[in-house]
Amino acid sequence: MSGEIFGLADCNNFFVSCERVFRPDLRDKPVVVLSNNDGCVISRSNESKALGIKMGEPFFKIRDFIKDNDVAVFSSNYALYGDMSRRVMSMLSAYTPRLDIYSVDEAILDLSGLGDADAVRAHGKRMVRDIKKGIGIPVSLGVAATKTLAKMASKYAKSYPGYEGVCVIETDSQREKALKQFPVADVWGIGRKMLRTMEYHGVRTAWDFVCRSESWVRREFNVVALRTWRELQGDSCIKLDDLPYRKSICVSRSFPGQGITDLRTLEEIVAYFASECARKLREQNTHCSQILFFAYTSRFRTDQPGNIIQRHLKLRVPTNDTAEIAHAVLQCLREDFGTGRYSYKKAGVVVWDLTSSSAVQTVLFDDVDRGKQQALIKAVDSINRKNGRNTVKVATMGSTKVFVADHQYESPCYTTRIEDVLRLKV
DNA sequence: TCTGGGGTCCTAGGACCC
DNA sequence: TCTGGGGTCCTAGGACCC
Repeated sequence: MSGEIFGLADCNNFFVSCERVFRPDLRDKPVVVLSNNDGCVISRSNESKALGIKMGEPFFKIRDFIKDNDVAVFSSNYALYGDMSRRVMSMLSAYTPRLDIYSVDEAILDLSGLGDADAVRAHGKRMVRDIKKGIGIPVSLGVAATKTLAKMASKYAKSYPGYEGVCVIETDSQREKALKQFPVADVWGIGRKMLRTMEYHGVRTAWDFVCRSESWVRREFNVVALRTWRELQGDSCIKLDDLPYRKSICVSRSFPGQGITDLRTLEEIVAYFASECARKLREQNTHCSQILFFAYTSRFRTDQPGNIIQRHLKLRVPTNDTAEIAHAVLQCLREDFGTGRYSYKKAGVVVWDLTSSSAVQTVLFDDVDRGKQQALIKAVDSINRKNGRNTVKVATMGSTKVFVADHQYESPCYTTRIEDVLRLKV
């Protein structure tokens, strides 16, 4: 194969697969993983998919169905998934000179220059086998001349066991055959809205889509769709951002039950959001120049007074200081909280407009001693690294765990907490 | 009773300027 | 009251992704 070749590696049913690594008894059984607060289904094993359980389905609606069908249920355990993801990515990076991590369970590999399709396939199969053996996570690899085609190939790799986890699209006739069998709804970049227009025009498969003219795509959609259309033709035009850091960081939660009506409680939570944002900023060596704070009442309750708090803050000097960000958002919260007649179901803090910490523009008349502030941050971070997160924290966060989310079905942190490491019986 | 969390990119429209 | 044309920049919201 010549020219640029992309591999898209995708972990199968990632969260479920992570749980199964430590619960081999659940192999071949229906399993689901729930979102925060056990709200809805966010990962399903093949058996659960076969039972008809939908992605994003609210848990309370299918509780009985799950019991009747003996489906194993897990609350989400992000410490476990994050750690497993790092392991997979680290192994993937051994099979390519360039790895772009696209999401927690997906990455794009540069597989150019490996030789003919057979050689690429052999390389991929070795990789899939090694990861399964070394970590226990099943991975599918799609290979093609564009990222969108590679993504499609990875879905074929996943659905046909005969491929042994690897599907390579090389020739035009292979591409045509693959496109003809592929529902346009499953194409990377085509969502609900675009699908409606596609259906209206009788476009059902990816092949129907590529057969339309460029001007038709432009007219009916936009430049994003045009790029997807080109990619499906084999013309690579989607660039992935290779910034070494994220452009925005968001920490938010929905609250279980009736929500939160008490200012003091919400203050503690918001202080926690702010400190997480600041910690993540420092982790990737960035400062933020803008902050967004929001809090909403339930959008499903029409019988109660609703409120939406949304405040934007622009900073004169970029920061990644916990106390500074916390102070700013807490002030917004106190001003806009209302009188306690609202019950807030969701809140969050977003920081964006990020710059590298090494290039922070200061102002001449600053009311903060930035040198002292950085020294304090450094000291706090080093204590927390040694003694665990939030050993030192802002006082507003309080001393107790401020909100206990519903996590009825949480699995142990097998890989990140020493008490949870599996013991072998001998 | 109970409905996730964290991202990116694009675009239309307003504000402002000449 | 009527009332140009063109450019830039910013932002909110939409659409998409996992």
